Amino acid sequence: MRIVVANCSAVYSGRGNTTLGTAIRALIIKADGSISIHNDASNKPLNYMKCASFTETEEDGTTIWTFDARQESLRIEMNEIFSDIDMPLVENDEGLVRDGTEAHLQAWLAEHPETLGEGYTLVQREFPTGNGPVDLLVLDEGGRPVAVEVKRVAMLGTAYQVKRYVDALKEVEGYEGVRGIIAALDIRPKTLELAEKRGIQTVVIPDTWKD
Amino acid sequence: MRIVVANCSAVYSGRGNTTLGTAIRALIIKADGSISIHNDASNKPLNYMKCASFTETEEDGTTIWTFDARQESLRIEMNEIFSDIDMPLVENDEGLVRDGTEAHLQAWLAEHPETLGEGYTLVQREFPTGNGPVDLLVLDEGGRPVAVEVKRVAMLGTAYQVKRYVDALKEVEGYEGVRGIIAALDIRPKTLELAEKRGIQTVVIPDTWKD
DNA sequence: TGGTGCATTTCGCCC
DNA sequence: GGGCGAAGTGCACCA
Repeated sequence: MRIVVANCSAVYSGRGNTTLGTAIRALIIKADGSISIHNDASNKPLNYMKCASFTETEEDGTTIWTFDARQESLRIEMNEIFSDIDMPLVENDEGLVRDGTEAHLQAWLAEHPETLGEGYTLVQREFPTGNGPVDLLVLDEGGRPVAVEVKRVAMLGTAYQVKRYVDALKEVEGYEGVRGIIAALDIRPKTLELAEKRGIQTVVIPDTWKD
Repeated sequence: MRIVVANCSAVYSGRGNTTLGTAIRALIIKADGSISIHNDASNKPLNYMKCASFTETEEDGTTIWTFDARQESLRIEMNEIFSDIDMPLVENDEGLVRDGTEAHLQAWLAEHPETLGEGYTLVQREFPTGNGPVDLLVLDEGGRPVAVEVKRVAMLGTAYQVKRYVDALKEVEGYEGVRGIIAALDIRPKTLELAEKRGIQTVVIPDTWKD
């Protein structure tokens, strides 16, 4: 990993187009060719590119660093370099392990369908509806089918999504009476409103779900 | 900006939960308190947090760095530090200037409504529909209203979005005959299919639009 | 401050 | 490899 602190300006052209005025910034160049330009705030780089081929040229006495990739390029005017260190990181990194994702929530609800209502039982995860798969298909206490969309945070789009699934399932023989449920850790107020108006039930999963 | 290269492991708990095994990584700590943990690949950090309050403690002879924020914390076991540099970046950064964004596309189409169809004229940008504002409201060659959703890349959700706007507008007096158009640099095949099926017109904006 | 939608989104999974 | 949806999404804008 090479870290360069320099006074520079930059122009990116590719998926979008951006320009960066002259200032002192840190450039981080990684072993896989990734380049990112950082200022002294926020975790996100100002500019970035990956798997670039690097060339250094000279124009009117100014050093130009050019990073190229398929359909993308980043051109940096290096006005003055204050620091340039190169530090190899031994690559034995197992990588990040995530927990508490939507997939975990879905798996947990599949194991605990009674969270959705007493007597509820699981039929299938990722049940095809004809309008995309719904997270869970369950049966309520009376054996009626219910389509369940699981979210960490449910917003307006979630309610429309459930409606699409329910509408598609109603066309299938034996599913005419299907209902929809949104199950989420956080359901936004406007989404609660809309869901109620559309006859979609909502279930807030307690933060203690994994205990 | 402080850059530390160290053999470390980390546990994050907050919006989600993640763990990071032991490896040599670069920690970047910025002036605003942002901390990010990087390996030698990809522009994205393995772990990150912002506006953290920092504390250093000792446990069983191991140095522990803890970054806390409201409802979030990142705990890093610092096994061995190989490098630790602190380099102030003078903050005179004007920031990133974007071009070719969706907002630019929308503005350009507002100036060139004939791109959507001969004789088309602009009524208003960000026209309220009762179901959120639609990017453009235009009139076609016959003076009939058309709701236009502008995207860089249009996917399935875009078609449903247009449908919601059109449905809402149809309820408004004088807009009963409103149609919908998706105008985008890239419209995905499945989205083209769905749009056609729902009677939504599609317009691919040429890459040369800004010329 | 919360709601809403874009992003050079990036990333991962499934077909 | 393309399509599609989630993300510890971040971020800006608006009410």
